[in-house]
Amino acid sequence: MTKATRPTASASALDFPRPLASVDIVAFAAREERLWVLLVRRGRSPGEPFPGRWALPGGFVDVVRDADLEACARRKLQEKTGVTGAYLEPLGSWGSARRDPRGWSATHVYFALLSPPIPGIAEGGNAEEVAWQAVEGAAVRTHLAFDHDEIVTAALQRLRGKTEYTSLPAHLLPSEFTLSELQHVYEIVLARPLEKSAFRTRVLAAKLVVPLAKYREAANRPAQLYRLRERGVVYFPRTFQLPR
Amino acid sequence: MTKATRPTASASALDFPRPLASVDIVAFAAREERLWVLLVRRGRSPGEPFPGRWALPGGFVDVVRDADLEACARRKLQEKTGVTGAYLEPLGSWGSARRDPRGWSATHVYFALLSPPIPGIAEGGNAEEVAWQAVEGAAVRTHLAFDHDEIVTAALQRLRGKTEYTSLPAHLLPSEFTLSELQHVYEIVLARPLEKSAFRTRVLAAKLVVPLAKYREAANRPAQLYRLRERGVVYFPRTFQLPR
DNA sequence: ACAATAGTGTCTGTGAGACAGTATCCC
DNA sequence: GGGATACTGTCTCACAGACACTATTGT
Repeated sequence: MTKATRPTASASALDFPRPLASVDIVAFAAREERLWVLLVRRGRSPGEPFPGRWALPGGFVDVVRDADLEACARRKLQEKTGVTGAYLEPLGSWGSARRDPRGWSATHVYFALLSPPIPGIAEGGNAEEVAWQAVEGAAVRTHLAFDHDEIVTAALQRLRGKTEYTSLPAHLLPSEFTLSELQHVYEIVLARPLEKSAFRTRVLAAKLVVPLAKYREAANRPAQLYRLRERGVVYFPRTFQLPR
Repeated sequence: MTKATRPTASASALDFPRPLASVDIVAFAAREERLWVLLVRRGRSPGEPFPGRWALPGGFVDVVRDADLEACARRKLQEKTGVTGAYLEPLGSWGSARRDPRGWSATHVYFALLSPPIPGIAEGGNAEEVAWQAVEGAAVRTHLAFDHDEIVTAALQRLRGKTEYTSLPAHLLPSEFTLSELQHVYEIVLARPLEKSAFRTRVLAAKLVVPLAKYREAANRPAQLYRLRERGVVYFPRTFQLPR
């Protein structure tokens, strides 16, 4: 951010209308062979736009409580789900004069991946309705409030895009997982089967994971458990190699 | 954006402090074997933070004049450079209580690629100083105002990252160019040489460009002229192919 | 032994890197 | 012909896809 556009930069140069500033979150979870998005039903109080409609969790930036945008996103997510340690990454911002009937508004959207245990659909006694909705194709079945349909589509596109060449979907799993489980979430996100041998080679070659001294026991051969080697996201090698 | 956090959603639920909202632009150009970033020197009027320091071009959102964030970015860019048709893409947002001494502020940052002819360094008669500064490594030599150093670094990372697998840098060229010229801007952006044969195969295989019925004439064999096939950005093929 | 899933080996095809060779212009 | 740059051909190597094979558990 920079200087005022006003020609006279007086001491009260900041005295002009400001857009509404909010943060919204597209939170994903993988369960039962599907991808789910967290939604919140909007209140019906007078003055509320889109009453009773489903929308992304989020809300206005609180200049007192929120130190920065990410803190604001974490606070909103915690208020809706109780989740605290989720993987969070900025997705982008949507701002225009018309997206909110209450006035010029800009929202900073974050992208969250939740790992099991995933907070249940029927949340506690508070009046607010929170629900997971299954992803179908490039969106969610319900038509959402504001421009949230468009935002969900963008988030899905980002998630699927990065799934092709990063370790992103690993954050949909608990911290310890087998390679089969990892492959499985990749398949859920991409909605297509992957080849086992190629997947394993790739993941191990990229040093995405480190083996633990543990195995997942079942009624078959035990599977090696792994955890992510890096906290964040690891990229698979790409093109344009350095000439030797 | 969604509902107010206030428990009582009265008719004046919007009556609480809002952060400052601005748009900044990281505008790149390629010239003389180098990448350049557009900078603006900050004013010295009382109340202005970082007086006399270099910063990214940008400014507050004008809720009357700007229809949306991108329109705001285009307006700012046009005011500083006169350029109108640049390639523009959202980079991200930076917002916190401390990044601007004037208060809680959030900026929406856009990423611009300018093609020749590039507006000169010594711009018209207005008092504002505008300059192109060469990229060195992962940043610019000058220490910028606000958190703009960090933003420039993020923009460079994005530009270089996408250069590895998209047609992005083509927007640093005029609409008609030869493959050698295209390779050259890739090399400027990545700051490393690329192999000619591999580059050409890749670009042509991805159907990134279409040949024109024209040639660039010089004191040697004329070179085929091309233009981009798509208006936006084309992706080179990546990994995890569909099983047949 | 059998079911079930974990994990490996091998073949093949694709495409990038390397590099030399050929093509076509101006002078 | 010489200089310069455009463009192509060929070899090699890395790696993903395909698919079958082996490994190791519980029942």
